[in-house]
Amino acid sequence: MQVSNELRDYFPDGVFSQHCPSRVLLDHVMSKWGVLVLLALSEGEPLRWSELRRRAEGVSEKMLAQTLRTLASDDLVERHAKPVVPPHVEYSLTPAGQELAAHLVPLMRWVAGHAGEQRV
Amino acid sequence: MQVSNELRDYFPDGVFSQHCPSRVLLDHVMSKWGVLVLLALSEGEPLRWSELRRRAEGVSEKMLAQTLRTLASDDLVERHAKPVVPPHVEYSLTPAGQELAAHLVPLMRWVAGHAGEQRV
DNA sequence: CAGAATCCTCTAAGATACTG
DNA sequence: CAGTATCTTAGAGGATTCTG
Repeated sequence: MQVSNELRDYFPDGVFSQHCPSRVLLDHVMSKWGVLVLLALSEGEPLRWSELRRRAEGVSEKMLAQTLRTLASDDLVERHAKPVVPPHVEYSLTPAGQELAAHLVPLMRWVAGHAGEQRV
Repeated sequence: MQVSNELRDYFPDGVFSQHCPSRVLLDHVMSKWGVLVLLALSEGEPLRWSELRRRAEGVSEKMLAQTLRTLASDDLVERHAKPVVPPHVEYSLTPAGQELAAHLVPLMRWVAGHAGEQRV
């Protein structure tokens, strides 16, 4: 394979080093609900809070709120609140989020394709 | 972007559904130490236990052991124990693990490249 | 509808010590 | 060297209630 050294080259400090800032972003992106939210939004159309709750099946309100806040502060997700009543809020990917999702989707497809094929 | 529907097509049951087996594999792969171990091994050469501990900086013995067991049972990582004393054990990626790593590396490179650019 | 606030539980994960 | 065993705790995460 020998894909790497590129990795080390790209990030001199080392993604492996304990206090590398990438660890934080990595944890956000790779978190259980973070992945699912990014994936759900990767389809292009903005989604509403309630739609996201249904898509990421099993997520609690608390975790969805937390996940969205985190991803928003990472500039991966954008929040658009229409000033109507009842409230109408939509979430979508930022350009950065779209870049990330472009990597996430094939990965997820691979994972989905291989899930259940081995003893878990 | 509109990358998806492919996702749904590929996995009819939906990767988003709560008890989809992909959730389990996803959690293993996306776990903090899982990613780092897979990444470390993606460089091609097998690594020894102690080398992995150094590479995945901050990992505890317990978590490394657990991570390796999990990844091995998912058929992503292989363990080769040479019957010598003192023990000499090497870990490497399986073919499946290499496929996965091929997706993980560009993702990680993106993450590394974007870490620290926004308020965290 | 889209959350915020609160409480509570459980387990992921770290620290430590021991061993084949 | 390459782990396992045990103990402990922070905090991730769930359930419920409340509100602009």
